Amino acid sequence: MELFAEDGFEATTVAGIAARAGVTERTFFRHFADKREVLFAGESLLEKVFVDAIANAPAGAPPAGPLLAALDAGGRALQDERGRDHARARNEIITANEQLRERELLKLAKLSHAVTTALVERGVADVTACLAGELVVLVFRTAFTRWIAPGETRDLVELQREGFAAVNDLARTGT
Amino acid sequence: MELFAEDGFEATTVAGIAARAGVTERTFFRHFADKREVLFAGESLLEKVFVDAIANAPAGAPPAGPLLAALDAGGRALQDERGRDHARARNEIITANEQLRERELLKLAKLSHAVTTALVERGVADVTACLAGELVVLVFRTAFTRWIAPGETRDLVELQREGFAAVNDLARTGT
DNA sequence: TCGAGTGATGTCAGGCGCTGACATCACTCA
DNA sequence: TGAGTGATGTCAGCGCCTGACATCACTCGA
Repeated sequence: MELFAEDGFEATTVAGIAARAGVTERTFFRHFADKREVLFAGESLLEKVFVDAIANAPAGAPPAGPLLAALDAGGRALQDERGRDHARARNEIITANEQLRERELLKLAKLSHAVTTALVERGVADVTACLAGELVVLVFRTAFTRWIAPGETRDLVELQREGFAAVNDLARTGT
Repeated sequence: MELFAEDGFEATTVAGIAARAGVTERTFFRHFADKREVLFAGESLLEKVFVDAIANAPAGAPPAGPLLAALDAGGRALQDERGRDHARARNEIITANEQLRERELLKLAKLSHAVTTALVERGVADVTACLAGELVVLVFRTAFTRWIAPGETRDLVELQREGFAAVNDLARTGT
């Protein structure tokens, strides 16, 4: 991330990253599938947090219960893992490069799909689960954007709950 | 597309594509930014159709008017341009390869963004325009998937209208 | 204690994607 | 007719990524 921030993503070579890390270029590719994955390495862990939260949510709760549980768990994990400043720096790198934005979209789509699958395994109907998967990621993404906005001090989890409630209101009024 | 269908996307080289087309590899890269773009070349035209339809939609109509106009125009363009069988073949290639799925997500995100911008230029509020942009692409994507399903014979435009109506109902009942 | 097995790393060669720089050629138009 | 323009070819080269093999540290059971 130091190198990306200095020279930009495209201008920094894998050889450069490997040298900075004190390993060989070949070793780099044994840890990361490709150059972009360096910035998305933790993503599968986040996915696991979402999925586990859904699987472990109490059974009798309202249908939105697992969704909120997943968002809370995921938001907290993201917040505790590296903190807001790290997220800001990472985000700046990603938004500055189209290849990275592309990869981020793929990761979010996978997250959505994972949530959907986890819901289906709880017995939620396919269509509902699919919509809920999209919804969870939408709320997550929106809250994340607000969370890393300059000057923002509120909790990510708090912002997620607010976003989720706003979507609920929207759907209820039905405009 | 012949080569991709035969050997898969990764196994076919740009040199091979260029040779089949009777040009040099260098010439290929003057027409397409990268190897994946061969399959997404018409995408910017489709985007233009959506945007133009929104810009030219009648002024006094209900707020959903421009959205339906964009979907109708886009759906019709896609349908007339190459036809359903071509769409099916193309889709099969794309879904079989992660790099291509990734690129498709980027193109859809750009389409959504273009729709949002077009709506903002008509005076629609930012948040509303953003949601509408996501909505249009959601309906488009869903209808497209149904359109190319095996055995499906209905019009793409028809499927889009049905999907749009379904979303409207969902929002109205507010479950 | 030793030797086999295992996993992480280094080394090397090489294919493929992609680009810059320059040359060529057909075509247009004053 | 000759200058300008745009598309293509040619060539060299960088950077990404992979397969194959060697090395080394570490573990664990005989």
